[in-house]
Amino acid sequence: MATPAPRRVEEGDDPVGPLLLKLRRRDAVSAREAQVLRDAVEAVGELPADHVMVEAGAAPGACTLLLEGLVVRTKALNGDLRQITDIHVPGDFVDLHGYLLKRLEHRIASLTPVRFARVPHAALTRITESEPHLARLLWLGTLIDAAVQRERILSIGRRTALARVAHFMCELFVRLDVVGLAEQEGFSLPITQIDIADATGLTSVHVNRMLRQLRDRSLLTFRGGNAVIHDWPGLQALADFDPDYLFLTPEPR
Amino acid sequence: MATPAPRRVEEGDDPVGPLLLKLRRRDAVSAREAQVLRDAVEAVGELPADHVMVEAGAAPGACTLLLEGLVVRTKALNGDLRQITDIHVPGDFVDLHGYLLKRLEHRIASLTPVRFARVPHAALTRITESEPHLARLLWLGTLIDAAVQRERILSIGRRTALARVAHFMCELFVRLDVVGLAEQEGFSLPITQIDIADATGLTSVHVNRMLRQLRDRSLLTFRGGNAVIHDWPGLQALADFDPDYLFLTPEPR
DNA sequence: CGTTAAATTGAAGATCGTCAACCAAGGTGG
DNA sequence: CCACCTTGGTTGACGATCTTCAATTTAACG
Repeated sequence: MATPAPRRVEEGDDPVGPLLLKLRRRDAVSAREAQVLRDAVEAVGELPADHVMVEAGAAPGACTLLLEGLVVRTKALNGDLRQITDIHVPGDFVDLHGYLLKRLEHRIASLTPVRFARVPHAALTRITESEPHLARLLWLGTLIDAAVQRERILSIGRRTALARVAHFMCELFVRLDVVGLAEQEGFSLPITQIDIADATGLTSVHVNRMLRQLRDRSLLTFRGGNAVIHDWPGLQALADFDPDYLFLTPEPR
Repeated sequence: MATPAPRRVEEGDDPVGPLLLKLRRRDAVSAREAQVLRDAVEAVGELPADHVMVEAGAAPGACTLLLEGLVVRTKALNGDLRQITDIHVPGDFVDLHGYLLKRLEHRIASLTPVRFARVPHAALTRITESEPHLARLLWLGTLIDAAVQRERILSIGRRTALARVAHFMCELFVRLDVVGLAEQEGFSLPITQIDIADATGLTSVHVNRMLRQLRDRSLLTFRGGNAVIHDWPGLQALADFDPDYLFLTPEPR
């Protein structure tokens, strides 16, 4: 299927809005720095769900800043076994790694319909050279990605299936909340149980049973792409969820 | 137990030797850059096996460059369940992440007796400001750490126990070989089966059985802290091991 | 409506964990 | 030098968790 041509960023919507929300939960970002980020965005594009955005092994010349929807990084075993290594929410740089790695060793794909911005590597180089504080903030983002990966390793390696699914939900709740995409009672999560299985290292059949247990225990209901949290402390306790590894400062400024 | 006082780096042994071996498998490093690295090293220390080097939550003021021995980063669940998220070989910066993250969300511990160098964060800042190419190489190292973590997520999430243990051995063989610590026939790996279990998300009992299978299949023998490779292509095939994710260029220069 | 992907449930089986016992090696103190 | 202790390795028996297979239901969509 053909990739829709990216269109110029139209006025009226700020492509770096979610990114700023996230960055400001880590450090102050000046108005000038925000403008530098805005200027770095070259084009905005859209893609339907389940589309490959960057193939494994490719060497893209620009980075992808996710604006709307969910994007995953995946690796495959043999061909049919898929593992989601990272899941990205709006405001995340999906492939900033690719800037220095040159070549990506994993696939990047849309999980839902997505809207995204392209930031050319040349623009990143300019930021590196003239905006050291901003550059550090962007790199910090990749280090936090790695911290999230470590928590995922712990989850898949040592948590029970039930706690694993619960932890997945806890993490997404907090991360979506940072960019204003969660309510007190829950959040929209338009993905399939197969996707959850690929992220947690389980089968979709078992994910289904674990979700039923979470529902039966009155902790969380996931249905029709919506997660409703019934008992947030209980869910956190079951999952052994501690948001420390997300490196969020208490309040925006 | 008291931590031995770090001693000044004595002449005659080059604390950045292994690091240079690794960096030069990724990009050229000039003699001047090598000297800048040497100058950044403040002190060399030693520690016995199974010692905590940086406690989770701590904010160290210097980074640790591993010179000899093996170091792990670990996270714990409840208290008794341990998961190794990363294993480091000589030449690795163990906690470069801590430079920007400020606080580490995981524990760093020695797996064997280790010798290491301390590089103060202030020295890293100087490198960032005056040696952009070298700085990029160091950051590239943290990005490759993340790539290794992703492969670990795939391993624990989707590989069978046997393939998982085999893959662990393949990775260490290649990584130790980069810094000259492997022979054609095998390598020294003075760790316990419990350690392997904590790295692969298994129990030590099951690791024992998987190691026996690898031996029975004439692929690899692990005994007394030594790994002997009997059939490298066969081991790679069983593990579905592809060293692409280590981002090594074919030959040093 | 008919078609397809996803969700759901049951039954059966495999993998891996738990429990328990025993062995081997190395260090310690008498 | 040798009992003793501790840690790790090894093996067997058993059981739990999770997967596989299969069938059915539900929902979305042209």
